[in-house]
Amino acid sequence: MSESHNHAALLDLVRHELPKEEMLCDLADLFKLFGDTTRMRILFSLFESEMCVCAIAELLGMTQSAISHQLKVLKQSNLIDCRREGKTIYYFLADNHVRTIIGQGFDHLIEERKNKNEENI
Amino acid sequence: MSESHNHAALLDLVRHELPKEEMLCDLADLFKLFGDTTRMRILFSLFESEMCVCAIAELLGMTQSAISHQLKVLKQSNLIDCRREGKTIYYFLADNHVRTIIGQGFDHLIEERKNKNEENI
DNA sequence: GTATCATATGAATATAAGTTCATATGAATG
DNA sequence: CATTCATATGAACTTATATTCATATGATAC
Repeated sequence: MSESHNHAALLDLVRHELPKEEMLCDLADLFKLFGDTTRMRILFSLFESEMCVCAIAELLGMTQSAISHQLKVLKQSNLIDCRREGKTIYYFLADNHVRTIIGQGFDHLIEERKNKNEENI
Repeated sequence: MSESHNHAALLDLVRHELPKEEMLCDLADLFKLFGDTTRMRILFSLFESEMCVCAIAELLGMTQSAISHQLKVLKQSNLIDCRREGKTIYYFLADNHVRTIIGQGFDHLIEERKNKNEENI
């Protein structure tokens, strides 16, 4: 790293533009939520309709406990919310931002695949 | 789960709308990339300018090795690319989609904070 | 109150993932 | 061609995280 003094100016510049550590952690934590297939499948399910825990578990072929744990994570992050109806608890998307974010990821993959196909021609 | 038969219709409906397993994994893998503060900080750095490995390492106060490992992950996922100039290797964003996706996450956090502040009034 | 059903939760376990350390590669330079 | 500098890489270690299992909670119905 003997050249380190050479990029001092650039480093100062970039350092200034980096978001605060707290913001970076929050951002990473947000994306981490989408970085798991179980949570992703739960969210996609809730795109269609609110659902109770056991319905989600059955749909995804997983135990009620596993689903409950993940629902808790998603709820604590305010991506989903729930309402009670007797013994049953229905979960639903808290807002539409989730759709937008996942949609962007989706678009990226589609575009990437398009590019790869073109390369292979 | 004795009630399982009751949501059969809903389950069939939602099952139809769920993306294929492969797409779900790719999506989760994509978001996983953004779910780590080191990678997030690398990407934010590259938003400003292409950079060599040692500059990034110095900027983030991390070892060259740690940065190299993460750059490899990001490159394998086609989020970034690199070019060689003598001994130095410069990394840069592969496309602007990354900016868009992270931007969406950013917006979500901003909005969430706005909502929380309003609640506390 | 007791039984039952839906869900939540804590602890244990298993697996994934990030960093470090030592070392390898690969280009430039004398 | 030996040395130096920038980067890459494999293995070991460490920490985070997802699932399971057993059990708790909380609501309903009898």
